[in-house]
Order: sequence, then structure tokens, then C-alpha cells
Amino acid sequence: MIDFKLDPKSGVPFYRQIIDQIRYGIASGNFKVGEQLPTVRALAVDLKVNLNTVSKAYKELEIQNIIETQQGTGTFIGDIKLMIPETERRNKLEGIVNEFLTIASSYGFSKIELIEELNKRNGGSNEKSNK
Amino acid sequence: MIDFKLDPKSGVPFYRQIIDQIRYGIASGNFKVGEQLPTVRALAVDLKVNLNTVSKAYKELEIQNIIETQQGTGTFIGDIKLMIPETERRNKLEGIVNEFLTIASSYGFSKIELIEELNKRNGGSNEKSNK
DNA sequence: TCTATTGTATTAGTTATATAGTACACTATT
DNA sequence: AATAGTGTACTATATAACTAATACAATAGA
Repeated sequence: MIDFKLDPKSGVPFYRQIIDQIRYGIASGNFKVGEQLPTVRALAVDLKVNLNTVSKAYKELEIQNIIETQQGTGTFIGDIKLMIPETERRNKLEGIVNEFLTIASSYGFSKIELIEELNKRNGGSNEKSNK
Repeated sequence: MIDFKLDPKSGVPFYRQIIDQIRYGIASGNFKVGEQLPTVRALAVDLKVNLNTVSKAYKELEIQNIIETQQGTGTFIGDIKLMIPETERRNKLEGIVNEFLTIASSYGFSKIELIEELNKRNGGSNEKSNK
């Protein structure tokens, strides 16, 4: 379970802070597949925001295939690797790598530098080879 | 010289499209260090936008240390690698790699997958080892 | 110094974003 | 079917982002 926190002074919208914390929670293993997230009302009360703000975060996460919502039942963590078909997963990978390369090259970083930097990081969030 | 183009239907703000095209132009070698960019008025007329929109793009690029503006004289391409001190350059590299890893890990991609994908790209924009 | 050319600053209006208030709709349980 | 729980939809409002109109300021060259 995550201890949600919002920082009003950060300049980052509330709904985006919620998204980030859930995504980080999943990536770092604090959320298990199938686990139920707080209800929109519960989290809204907890964070002292409107339930629509929480709903907005959940909706975006559902579009990203990260969580599953069922009206009348609740919101649950989805299994990313199961839910996203392999082809779509490949496209996503290519997409974020493309974006990364565009940004990096505009700063004059070569591919070699990028890979060197990546290799310095040990562990990261999930080093498991999955499957 | 770049053939600037704006797409009003893209949803991307004009000033950001200008920024992207200049950055890409530099990364792909279409702009040489010291070369003068179009004046804010010239580019504004060319793109049929207000000169402030061009000015905004130039200002942001100057903050990023990518171009240099001199009131009364013009705007010029700066030498990124010369202008940005090595420590700052390292910080930038670490920053964008961190962001990349955060996004990637939240989608369940392992570091190995990322490096594999990076290695598939030959050339990219600038493969020169610079200096 | 005058003038043309350059970027800058101030102001305003339109549009998009973020959040909230409230009513609605679906689901499960009794 | 009644009810209590869930997410959803609609509407409103405040704020920020974007673009523009216009006036100002610095530079270079005649």
C-alpha cells in the first residue's frame, strides 16, 4: 500500500502526482497485480481533493493500460506484461526510445555516451528479467 | 538553412514547434556554430505568426544555452559543447537518462531491453564522436 | 547623430488546463 | 427491489498557457 502525498507547491498538477505515485509504486513493487487501489472517494478524502481529480488520474492510467476500472466494483492494478500484447509492447519500447534519442541528440549526446550512462546504473527499479 | 514549417492542427504550440525544429536542425548538422538564425520578424512573417511567438522560442533556446541573442544584432547558433561546462553536461546527461529509466521501468522494460533497443539504431542523428 | 535593423517589454484577449460541485449509472449484496 | 458501495458525466470556475498588438531599447552603419 502506498502512502499518497500531494505537494501543492510543486507546480505539478494533483492528478499527475497521483499518476506518478501509482506508476512508481508499481515499478518499485509496492503494488501487486490484481490489488485493488483506493476508491476514488477514499483517496479523494485522504488527499483532500475532489473525487474527479482522482478519477482523472485513474482514467489516464487505464488508457495507459496500467490499471483496470470496473464501474460499481473498483479499480485494480493490471498486469502490464499480460495486458499489453507483445507487438504493442514493442511499439511502446520503440516509441520511448525514439523520444529519448531525439532529446538526447538535441543536446549533443552520442549513443555511446547514453549507453555508457545506462550501464552505470545498477539495479534500477526492477532488474528482474520478468516472465 | 532550415525550411521552417508550422502545423496548426498538431496541438503543439507554435513556439515549441519552432524550438524543436531548431534543435533538430542543430542536432542533424543543418545549422553550423555561429550561424545567424532568421530575425524574429523575418521568421514571424515567414510563419505568419506574431514576432513574440518567435521571440519566445528564441528566449527558451537561449536559456537552454543552445543559441545566443544580442539585442540590435541578431540571434546565433552557439557551440553547445563549448558553452556548457563539462559538469553541467554530465548533470544533463544523468537527468535525461534518469527520466528515461523512470518512464521505461514504469512500463516494465528492463535495462537490458532498453540497451538492446538502443543498439539497434544505427547512425541516429549524430554519430560523430565530436570534438 | 540619424536611421534602419535587431531583440525586448508591456498589455490584452482567447483558449486550454486543473479542480471542484453535483447528479447520474453500474455492481454486488441483502 | 432496496441499498450501499463503486466509477462516470456534466457543469462551472479559477488559473495558466498561448498568441498577438503595440511600444520600447540596443546595435550597426551611413
